[in-house]
Amino acid sequence: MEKQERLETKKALFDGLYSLGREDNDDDAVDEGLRESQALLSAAKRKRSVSAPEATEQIPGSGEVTVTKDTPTRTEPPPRFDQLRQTHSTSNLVPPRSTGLLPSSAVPRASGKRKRDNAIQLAPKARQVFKGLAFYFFPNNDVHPARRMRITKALEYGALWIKEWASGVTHVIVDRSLTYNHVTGFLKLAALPPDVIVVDECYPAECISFRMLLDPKQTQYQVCGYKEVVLEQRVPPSSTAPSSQTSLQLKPAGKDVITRGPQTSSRTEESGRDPPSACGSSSLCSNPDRREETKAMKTAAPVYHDALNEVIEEAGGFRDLPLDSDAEDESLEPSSAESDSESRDAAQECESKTKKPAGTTWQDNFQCMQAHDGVNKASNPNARTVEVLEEMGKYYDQTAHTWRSVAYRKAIASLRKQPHKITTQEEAARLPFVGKRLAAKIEEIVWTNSLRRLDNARLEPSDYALQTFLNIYGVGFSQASRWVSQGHKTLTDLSANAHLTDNQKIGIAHYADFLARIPRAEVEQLSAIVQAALRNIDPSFRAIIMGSYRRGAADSGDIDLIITAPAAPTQRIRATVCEVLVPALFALGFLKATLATTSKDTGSKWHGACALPNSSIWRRIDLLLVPDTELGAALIYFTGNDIFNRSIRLLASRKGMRLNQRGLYADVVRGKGREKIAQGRLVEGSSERAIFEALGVPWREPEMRVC
DNA sequence: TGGCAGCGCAC
DNA sequence: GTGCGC
DNA sequence: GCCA
Repeated sequence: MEKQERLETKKALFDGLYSLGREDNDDDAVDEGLRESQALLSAAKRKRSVSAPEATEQIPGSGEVTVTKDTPTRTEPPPRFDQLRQTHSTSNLVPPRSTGLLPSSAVPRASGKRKRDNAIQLAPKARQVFKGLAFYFFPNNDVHPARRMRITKALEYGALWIKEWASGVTHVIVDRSLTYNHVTGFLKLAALPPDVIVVDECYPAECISFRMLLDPKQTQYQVCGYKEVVLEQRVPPSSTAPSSQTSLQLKPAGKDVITRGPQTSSRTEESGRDPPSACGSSSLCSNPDRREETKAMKTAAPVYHDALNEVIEEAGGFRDLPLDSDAEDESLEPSSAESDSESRDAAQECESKTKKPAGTTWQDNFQCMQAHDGVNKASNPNARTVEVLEEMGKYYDQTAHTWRSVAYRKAIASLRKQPHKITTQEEAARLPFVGKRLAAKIEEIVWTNSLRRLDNARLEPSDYALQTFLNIYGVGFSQASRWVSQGHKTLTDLSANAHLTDNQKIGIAHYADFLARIPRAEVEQLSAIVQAALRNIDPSFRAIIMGSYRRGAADSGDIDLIITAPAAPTQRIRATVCEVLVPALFALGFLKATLATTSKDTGSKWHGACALPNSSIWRRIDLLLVPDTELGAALIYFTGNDIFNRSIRLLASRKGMRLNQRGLYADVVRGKGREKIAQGRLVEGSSERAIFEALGVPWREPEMRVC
């Protein structure tokens, strides 16, 4: 079944090569554009005291400091921002095109010692979707890392950041945790001018991702309380001084406003789409207290504190570690997070690291311990990020950076579980298995919708041959690179000139077949054939479909079948399978080739290829011979997924036990390193559930083992 | 800085 | 023993 | 790649 993952990997890379290359082929232009427009704006650091007032920043009116001073009142209409520009341009807005120094407060602060955002790098002109627009953020400061990022990106993509309320503002970007009323209340306005577009915090990122101005009216960008007020306000004309005189149609002048629809083009749409759950949808505002909602989720998310973990704590008696730190810290959210990104930056970095395990016990950090909702696929706010990271991981998988690839997969698993879209390094780095480097990549992906490095890597021509070869069954990195260095370039080339093992010959002959996915229905058909043959031979035998099929996948890379029979020793199962079943299936024409088969009396597998009666497509099929005493362990092993298995085995190992496809063993003696000295005694092998229990892992259905 | 699971088959 | 797949 |  792991085979499936590998094939998935191989396949995705294979056909990803071209489609993605095509899609992003303007990247060179981008690079140039970047170079051209290197208007580097240095950002001076603001001084702050540790107990800075912005700790109370989030609710304006209840302590907000930075922007209040000159808040215009209704009687005194605000100046137009272009006037401002002339008069005291340095104090109110941020002209991203300026090449000079900006006022210290004008540019998002550099976060600590990190070298990156010390400067704002303008995006290439073609991508400046916000050019000519004037953004007023709410709250209108860059204290919160996520908001700081939004502001920085908005500037990079052409927007002006209006620091103090003025009439030229085109867009008000409101934090998700706040409502329209907060804005009007803070600005002391009855309503915002009708030509000002009010959107929630997700809007800018999406526009950048899609490289166009999206329709701000879409529900996912609605700010709580906005729509209602506006409608209401249109009818009774009256008051609101500012709006009447500021009717500058500064609207998205001449820009296409596009409603994002499913009909648009390719993969970017499908995958890049933010499900409503990510930002909007709650904009119906049925819940007046969105703030609480957000807060609660924030608390829950990075901590991975779920019901399952509670159970483990109680059952396992590992309560010695109090849940202190995270409870405290997180409950102060978001204020604590906003309080001091500067002075405490260094400290925070360490802290966030040490904090990461987030209470509970050491074992809770194993992926196999963590809940998974099973229905995570498309409806994940981080779907696009995950997709890109997967590509990266796959790339590394083939480049001999095995462990890096593993690290990617762990991080991806982590990211998948987030209920919110992760948009900044800081947020990302807080997740388990996401370190600094991956965090930076995540941030880049979110804002650019891809990873430059990946695009570059793909275009390496020498890679193409390597990747082609790696997709051959029986060929790994070692052989593939040897062939590449010998100058081989194509499969034909190999067939003619390279020395190939038997399996590799089959792998080449059925290159495309083995890369193709097998629809779930076909997995069932293929299995049915085996099962029927088995019934003819011995009705007591069973064939259980394993792998991603058992996890509920819609398609699989290969077919894994456990062959078992009550009270039958491996010996007998092997005899039946190898001497009767397999020959019978060959005779049927169902089986096509043998790739690996048990030789000694210890063996327990048969690997080969098969095909449906009227199909020419060969499928990889594995028969796993399992006595019922080992069935539980085998079920776990062959159900996976990969990460789940690694994780649960590692957990066993840390508990002084050992889990393999045969069973769970205790009292394993290990020498230096983790060298195994004594086998240990069998704790459990026949029951899947019993093994979970023995390890203190809450039961999870196969579909829930997608880490 | 080393560990990251561990096994069986093909060569 | 190494490479490869699971 | 991340983590201890």
